[in-house]
Amino acid sequence: MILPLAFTYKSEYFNVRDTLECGQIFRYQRLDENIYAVRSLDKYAELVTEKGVVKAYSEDKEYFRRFFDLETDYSVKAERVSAISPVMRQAVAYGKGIRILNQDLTEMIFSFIISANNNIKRIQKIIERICSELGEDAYCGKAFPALERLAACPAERFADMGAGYRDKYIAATAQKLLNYDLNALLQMDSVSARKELLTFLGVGPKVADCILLFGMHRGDVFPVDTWLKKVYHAYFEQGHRDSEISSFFCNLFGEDAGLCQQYLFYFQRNYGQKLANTVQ
DNA sequence: GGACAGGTGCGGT
DNA sequence: ACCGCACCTGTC
Repeated sequence: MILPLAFTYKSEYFNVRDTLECGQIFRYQRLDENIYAVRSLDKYAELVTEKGVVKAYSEDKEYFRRFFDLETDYSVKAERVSAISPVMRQAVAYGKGIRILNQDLTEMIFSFIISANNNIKRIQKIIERICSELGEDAYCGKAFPALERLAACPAERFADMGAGYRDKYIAATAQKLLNYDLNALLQMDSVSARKELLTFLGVGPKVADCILLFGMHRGDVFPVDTWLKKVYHAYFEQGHRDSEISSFFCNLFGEDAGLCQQYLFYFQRNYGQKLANTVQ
């Protein structure tokens, strides 16, 4: 079966690699230098970048148009953010093609519970196993499992799938969500929704912010992990405790906070490393 | 072998 | 409210 062309889009503000590798999504593969495969729920897309244009192939055109946030003009945001400070200009220049994805809320809740105290490679492996063992058949693989399937699965099996001590968090949160109104959560402002998310087992401040940003498309939050702590201490005004860094950046960046976090994360994780290595 | 990376829960104050 | 430790797995 051949996938139909879903859309084309100029690659200047849609760099597939930047967008997929900046830490917001785990279910993607690089098939070739310029070809990526992406999964979300039971949906599948392949993206090819050639001559300054991204071509997306998928059966789910409308889903992926929204998924990749095509209605938003990132040139405007990138310009606005660049003007804030020299560091921001450099970070935006480095990851100019980053876009914030519109991902599924339930998939994000479990993905980021798994992400806690964990590295990207292992997170991908765990999520892959959960999909392959509990997910329904989907195009070219398996879907992310329905909540009911996750809730019916004993905690120990998540440990067998590589989740380690997070097995209990996954199981407990799946139970909780069985009788939970996620639509009500979507109606709340970010501060209230964050408080609510913090009551889920396995969801702390960082994971809550990731769920808000990637699963609820709330731009006014700023997830702080070890990379962003490094960024804060290296480039920004000092004097805040670690627990205050997120609100410091939220105040600084306002509605662009989440996007700024992605630019800075990607910049620090890649370019920051290279800088450190070449200086020696 | 042993250190380290990576956020959260929990028990202590 | 804040602090320090345990937690699981992979990698160097």
